[in-house]
Amino acid sequence: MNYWLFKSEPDVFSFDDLKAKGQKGQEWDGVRNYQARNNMRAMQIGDLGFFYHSNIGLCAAGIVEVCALAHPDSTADNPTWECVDVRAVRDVPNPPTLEQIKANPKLSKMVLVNNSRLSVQPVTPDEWKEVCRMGGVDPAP
DNA sequence: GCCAACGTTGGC
DNA sequence: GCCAACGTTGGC
Repeated sequence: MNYWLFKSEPDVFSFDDLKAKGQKGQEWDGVRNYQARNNMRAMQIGDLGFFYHSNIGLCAAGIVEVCALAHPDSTADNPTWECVDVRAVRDVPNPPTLEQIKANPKLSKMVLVNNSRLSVQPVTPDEWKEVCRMGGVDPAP
């Protein structure tokens, strides 16, 4: 089981939008960055991730689960671009903000803090537990 | 809206 | 294979 963080601008596609997709979830399309794609290729069914709202909100707004392995991105004209499907599994009662995450010494190594431009990021188990604790959500939904 | 950081492109 | 130019992302 691995942990991840998915970034999205909520005025384009928010955690509520993903919830509206239900159990079937949604293809995480539009990624055109090799590092982000490689992270998605490494994902397994049942892996968990934070749904992070970038630009507006700047917080870990929800918990998602990988529900389909990497496959060609239906919005890409080049099959080199792949993506997984994710579905919403849990709300985060008190979504930790970027400010709070930056202020937490336990999270100083987080990719979100050190490479903010990567749109699909790995999260370590310790970071996962800590952000869940801050958000008031069960780390093992 | 600005700008820093980063990734990609293309000329040499 | 280097590096300058350019485009994009994302926090502020």
